[in-house]
This record gives sequence, C-alpha cells and structure tokens, in this order.
Amino acid sequence: METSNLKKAGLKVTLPRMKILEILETSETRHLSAEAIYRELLDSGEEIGLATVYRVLTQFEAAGLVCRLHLEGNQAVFELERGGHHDHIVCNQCGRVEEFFDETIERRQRDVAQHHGFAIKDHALVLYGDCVDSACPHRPA
Amino acid sequence: METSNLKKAGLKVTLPRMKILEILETSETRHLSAEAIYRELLDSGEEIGLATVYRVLTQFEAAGLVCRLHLEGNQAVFELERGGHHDHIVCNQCGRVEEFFDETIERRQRDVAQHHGFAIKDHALVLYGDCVDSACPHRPA
DNA sequence: AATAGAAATGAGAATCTTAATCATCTGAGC
DNA sequence: GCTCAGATGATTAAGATTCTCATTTCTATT
Ligand SMILES: [Mn+2]
Ligand SMILES: [Mn+2]
Ligand SMILES: [Zn+2]
Ligand SMILES: [Zn+2]
Repeated sequence: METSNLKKAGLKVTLPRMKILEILETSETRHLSAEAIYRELLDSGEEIGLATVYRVLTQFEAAGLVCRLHLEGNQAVFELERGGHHDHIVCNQCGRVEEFFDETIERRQRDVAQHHGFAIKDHALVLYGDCVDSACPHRPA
Repeated sequence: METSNLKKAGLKVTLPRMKILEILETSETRHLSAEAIYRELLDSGEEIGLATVYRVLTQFEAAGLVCRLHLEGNQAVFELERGGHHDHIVCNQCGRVEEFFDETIERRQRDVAQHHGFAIKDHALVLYGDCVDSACPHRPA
C-alpha cells in the first residue's frame, strides 16, 4: 500500500484513509459519491462508518488529493486529483461522464473574468447532453 | 398585475403565483433563493407557505419562466428567464454575482461535446474569483 | 351570483445529503 | 509496551427540498 501520499498531505496513516484512497485509485469508476465509496468498503468487508467516509473525503479535498464535483442530482462526487484540471460532459440518459480540457475555454474564462473586475480563482463547467453513438444504452432505437 | 405570463405557461392564475412572479420581476436582486423569496413575501404581509414557494418555483422552471442555478453553497437560486442565456461570475469574498455571455465559449462547448459523441443540450458554467476593484466590500485594504 | 369540481395551498412530516457530537479506539513516537 | 493527540463510528443534528393530506381557491357552468 502506498502511504506516501497521505504522509505528504500531512495526514496520519490510518486504515480507513488507506482503504478509501485505494478505492479511489483502483475503482473502474473515476467519479464516485461518498455513498458509492461506502458501499465498496462494505462489499470488501471493511467496517468503516459513513461519517468517516465523508470526513476523510473532505480532508482529502482540503489536502488537494481529490476534487469534489457536482455533476448532477444532489450528491457530490469525488475523483482522485491526478494530472491536471479538466471539465466534464454528462449524458442525460445514461449518466456517462467524459472528461475534457479545452485551452480556448480556459483562456476565455480568464479574459471574461478580468473584464468584469474579477481575479478568477476557480470555475465549475459541466456540459449536459445525450450520447449520440451506440455507447449510450438508453439511446432511442 | 400581469397575469398573461402565467396563462401562457398553462398555469392557473393564483395569488401565490402572482406574488412570487412579482417578486422575481421587481426585486433589485436578480438571483433569489426560495428562502429569500419566502422572506420577501412575509415582509410584504403575504401568508404564503414555504412549500408553495418551492412548488411554484419548480413549476415556473418547468414552464420556462425561470431558471434554477447552483452558484455556491447548498441553496439553489432562481432568476426570471428574460432575454437569453448567460453564465455567471461569483465573488468568493462578497458573493457579488455578475452575468456574462461569451460566444466563443458557447461555440467551443458545442464543438467539444460533439467531438466526444454528445449532442449538447445544456451546460452549467460558474466562475469563482475575487473582486479586484473597490466594489468588493471584503477586499483586503 | 351561487355551485361544483379540479387544482392549488399550507402546515407539518418526511427525505436526502452532509456535518457535528462524543465516547471509544488507534497509531506514532518514546 | 505506554501515552495521548488525533481518528473513528454510532448516533444525532442540520439544512434544503419534497411529500402528504385536509382545507381552500380558481374556473367554468348553471
Ligand atoms: Mn473528472
Ligand atoms: Mn443570471
Ligand atoms: Zn448516454
Ligand atoms: Zn467581492
């Protein structure tokens, strides 16, 4: 188990933190809700409380290990902070999430903010649409 | 009182709906939470329940009279659907909200979505930053 | 204008997600 | 192994929004 990330973040290395980090690293789903992580913990036989999952995720966010996203619905999702920043496209039908990065959009955002007298610090961009190829299981025949 | 908007939207003309619409039209704040609207109703002496405010706002949204935004925190805000689409910049310090529309960003969003196999239907874009001019009451001296 | 029926309302309960409490447990250093 | 600051887990609480259902209000019709 890779504990250096936790140590580097100034977090004590505990079993719940290691397990949660492991799920974020190894789950085939990149964007997970706290509940989803909790369920995976239960499935793998870990006795970790839901409150701990929320607490640890908030700490991971503060430490820069994960980002918290609001893609749709009322549940936040978390993803491991890997390389760099990106934004998201969500399918209204099947919930598929794709990631993208567009330098033109990023630059325009900075320009727009500046023109309005803001020093931009962050942004939230989510595109919503429908899968047009056969990848979407809910695509009308 | 202007009831044609309600009739056009296929909604029965009732006192709560008229009052809520009136607040959305006349309040100096463009972006209002359900609670804020409820408080304005109370202040103007109306006996309208909070549940009705939420219900009516949801109906207005479905009818295209208002849009619901998630600018920050955990409370949605609503704004009257006036001319056209726009996005928002929010000050992290004072909460000031500015509106903008950038055709380049809009076009890039469509292109990006298409490249990823999505027919884009909607998007949510919020920029977060700090006021840099004297308009921000929380700007460090 | 009175009436009837459908729809809307209001009070409060319920729900859902997330955060706070607090007694107990654990891990890092000695 | 011992200590204790910090972490955990069960539970409770909080905040936002929706639901339930008895009562009221529109609208249409007499
Ligand atoms: Mn992502
Ligand atoms: Mn706006
Ligand atoms: Zn899809
Ligand atoms: Zn400001």
